[in-house]
Amino acid sequence: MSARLKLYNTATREVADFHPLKSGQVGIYLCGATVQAPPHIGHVRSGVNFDILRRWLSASGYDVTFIRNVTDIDDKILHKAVHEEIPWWAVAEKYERAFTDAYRALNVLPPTYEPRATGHITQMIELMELLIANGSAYAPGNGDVYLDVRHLKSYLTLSNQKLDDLQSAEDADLTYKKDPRDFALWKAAKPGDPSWPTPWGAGRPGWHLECSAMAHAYLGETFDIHGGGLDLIFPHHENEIAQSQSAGWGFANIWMHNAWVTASGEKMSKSLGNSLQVQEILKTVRGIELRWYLGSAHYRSMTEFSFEALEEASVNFRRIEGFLKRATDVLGETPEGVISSGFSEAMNEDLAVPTALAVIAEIMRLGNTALSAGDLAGVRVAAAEIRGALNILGCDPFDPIFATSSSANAELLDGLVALALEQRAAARVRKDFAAADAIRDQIAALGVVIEDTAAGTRWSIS
RNA sequence: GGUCGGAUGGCCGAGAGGCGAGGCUCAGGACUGCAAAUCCUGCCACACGGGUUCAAAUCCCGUUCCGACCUCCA
Repeated sequence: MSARLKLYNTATREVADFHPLKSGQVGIYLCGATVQAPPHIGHVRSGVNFDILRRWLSASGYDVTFIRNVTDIDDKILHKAVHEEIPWWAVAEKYERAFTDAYRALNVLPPTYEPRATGHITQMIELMELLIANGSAYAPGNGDVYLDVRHLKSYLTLSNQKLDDLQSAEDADLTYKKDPRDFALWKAAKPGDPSWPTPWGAGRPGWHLECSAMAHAYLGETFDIHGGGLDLIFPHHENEIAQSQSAGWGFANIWMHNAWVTASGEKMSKSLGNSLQVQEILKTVRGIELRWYLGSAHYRSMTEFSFEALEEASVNFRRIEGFLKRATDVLGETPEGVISSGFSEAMNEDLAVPTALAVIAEIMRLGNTALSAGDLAGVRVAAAEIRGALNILGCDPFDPIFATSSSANAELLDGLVALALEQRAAARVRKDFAAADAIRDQIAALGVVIEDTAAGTRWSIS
């Protein structure tokens, strides 16, 4: 089934059949976080979108090597260190943990490897040596190392811009740069800044170098997919391409970019003050619900965040979850997930999750009908297909990562609710509906919702 | 100035020449002691103006509005 996957490639601006470099294997490099602030939902949308890609590739039979980096040294981290009066590495560690926590809360699988920029200085120096040796980069003697953007003819092909159309930075200092658009591979150390020794003096990495060095280290000169947010196309990805291709590497075959989460129509950013931190949102919905919401729009579509839309998505998800739980009760077990043909077709079409959700809705309708008809075989098929779909979307409610309570008090709770339900059942038998309803209202006030079904009374915690 | 997106029903959100995606909300019905859950029915949308076509949300021309990037960005 893997042969039919189609993906959109930002470089060619079209959807095309996916052909891995090596049969049965896929190498993906995803630009992860620059750990200088807590993650907002835009950051984790990227994580969720590419996690779905990864899960789908795996389910399609590929052996996936998924590299997601951590950029743990950059200007903002250093600024923050000064501002917060703690070492830069403590800033990086603190926010890296915040990202890890957010990813875990949303069931984003840990990458195959998560390299940090500062752990790859050696590879960066080797790359710079190569680039200087072949004339595509230069060290003007001030401790900086720049890439000569005019040296690579294909510069800016990803963003389809012309070098001369770029508005050049007003503060470009041409004392050392040959061209104002030449960018720093390496920055000379300033007093108080962390630095590493190099043949050109002590300094620290520029922003783009780490991704070229790390992608090369773990995925080789040419690999299948490079991903990131839309806003990384320029300059970050263009500069990665410039560095890597100047080194003679093929670099990424396919470029995939996720769109933003917007707020009031605008891209989320800290400068606008409209960013919504993951930890804040998780006070209003469960991680699985936030993931469902973030994953439900197509990855290339902007999604406008609102608490109303989030709540709507949660309601939708709880219906699906409710079906799976009822099916599990009736079947006595949760069927293993299977991939339905409709779901597979949708996902193969450049990860058409919205279409896949329509498929899930249809399966659920059939499943619910089977449930009322007592058609256990039908229930089993529907539950298995839904579970298979939810697994790919990372929203399987039976995934242990989403397990809520430790079962220490579960038995006690079971017993107490059973006691209340027995009382209510007795009241209903003697047609004392006032008493029965009073019991229902009382436990509802405590958060226990009950449903009378043909098979008896079910309860769940709201 | 250059480059790139977007505007779809009360709301969210797909689609990309015909055969009404789907979800949420709402209204009605079935079921039910009543709820809840579920199922059924209903609510015929594509920014605006032209054009092409037997047929346009979809293609073409023009217009309006919104957003992104142009060296901090997921």
